[in-house]
Amino acid sequence: MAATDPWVDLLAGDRSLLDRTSTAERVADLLRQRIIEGALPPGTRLSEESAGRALSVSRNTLREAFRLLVHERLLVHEFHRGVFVRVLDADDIVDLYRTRRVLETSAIRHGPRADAERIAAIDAEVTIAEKAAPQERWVDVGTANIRFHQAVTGLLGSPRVDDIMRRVVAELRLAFHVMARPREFHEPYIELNRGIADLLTKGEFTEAESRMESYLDIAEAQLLDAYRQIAR
Amino acid sequence: MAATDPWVDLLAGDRSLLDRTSTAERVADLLRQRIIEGALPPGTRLSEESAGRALSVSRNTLREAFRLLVHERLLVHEFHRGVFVRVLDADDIVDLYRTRRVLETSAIRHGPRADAERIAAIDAEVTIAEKAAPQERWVDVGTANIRFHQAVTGLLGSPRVDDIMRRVVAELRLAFHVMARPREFHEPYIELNRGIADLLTKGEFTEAESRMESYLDIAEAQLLDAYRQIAR
DNA sequence: CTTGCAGGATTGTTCAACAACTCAGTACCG
DNA sequence: CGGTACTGAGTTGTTGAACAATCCTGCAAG
Repeated sequence: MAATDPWVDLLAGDRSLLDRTSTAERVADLLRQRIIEGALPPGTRLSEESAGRALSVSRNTLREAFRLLVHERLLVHEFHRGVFVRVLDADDIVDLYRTRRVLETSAIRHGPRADAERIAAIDAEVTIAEKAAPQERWVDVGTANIRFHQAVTGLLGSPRVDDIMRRVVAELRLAFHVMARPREFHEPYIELNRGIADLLTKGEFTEAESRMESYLDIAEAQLLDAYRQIAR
Repeated sequence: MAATDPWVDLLAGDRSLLDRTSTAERVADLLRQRIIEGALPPGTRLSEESAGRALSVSRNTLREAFRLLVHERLLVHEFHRGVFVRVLDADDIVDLYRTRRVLETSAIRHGPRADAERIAAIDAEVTIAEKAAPQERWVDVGTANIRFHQAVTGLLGSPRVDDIMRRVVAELRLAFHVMARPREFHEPYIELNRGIADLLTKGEFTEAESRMESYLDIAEAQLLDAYRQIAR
């Protein structure tokens, strides 16, 4: 038998599918989902006992899940007080956009060396948003918008950057919930995304980069504005 | 009493000092330390029972600590098999340097808007390395070198980027252990760092950026080379 | 040389207990 | 009335034990 039969690599790829995950991880996945979709709004206290009883898992298992989400900054852990869904302040927004600028402009700058299909993936997300908008499916528009930006950082082809971006985006979703009007928050960006996607397709990376910069400036300002409204 | 007495902010800064940390976190800190200093070499299996007995903590607490380090990629967790100190492969090295390029060149590009003291902090780390080298304190040289790069990304003034960089660096330390000769691995970079630091001080950010690019190319190549030696 | 099957060892998860701590309410005191 | 100290209930922090599920090793059979 040869050391490298063709089917070996094939099966190795399926490895992750069969990797069973621990209860703690599934609990964390579930909580993460609930948090980013807003079912557990920022500030919510998650008591070990009630959450454990609700999900039918032991306190120990739940605590493992909490640790995971605390590490992702979706929860905050206060010693002897419990865990709470994170409440972002204005400084967090500023820092998240700072981080996005680093990741997304670096990715565009790397564009010339990126695979063509990665650029196509960016375009595809804009198209999804463009189709969802006329049907007023603003949640889908928002999701496509986020995936657009993840596709941009995907240009780098770096698993670690993808992971970092995933977390940044999850954290930002905590802030998006303050936006009361989904249409006003999502619709204007479709056009901006279309512009950036077209520029990337045409290979005009420098212009795409400066467009992305202004995109981020605008989005950050709008979000901070909404924050100030609330704090008032 | 005014809402913003001067001492309030002062004490708020000391908050973290008095924040007691959980046993799990302290265990994680300790293990992290041992891992990055090489006392627990990559591939080592950490059994829950022996580790728990050695540290006098319960299995549950230990598992919480393991979760943290798995999340930081310093440990890998194989279901029903246990946790192991991560073994980096060549792809990991490539991706880590890809990530560093993103972070460090972005930081330098942001240099013109950075505080002067942050640039001074970069210079200071080079100076430390320059003093340690003649005394053959290669461990200290290596540490200063790493802190030099952290100071570079510190130009961005972003807590999240700092955090990301901390993890990237910790992960890279796993790879550094394959370098048998500390002198050959650390000494040549002092001069490169000095060059970059001087350029930053003089405000020549464009040149500093391209120097950083080549620094990273060289370091990556040297590390990959050492890896191939081992794999052979 | 491969396959199948114990047996032992380790991890996954739960449960119960107690210590340590927070918080709200209350009594006390000036 | 305002502030302080204290008490008790409730929650979290941590441990230890228990059992199920799984992996690994070694051996026997084909």
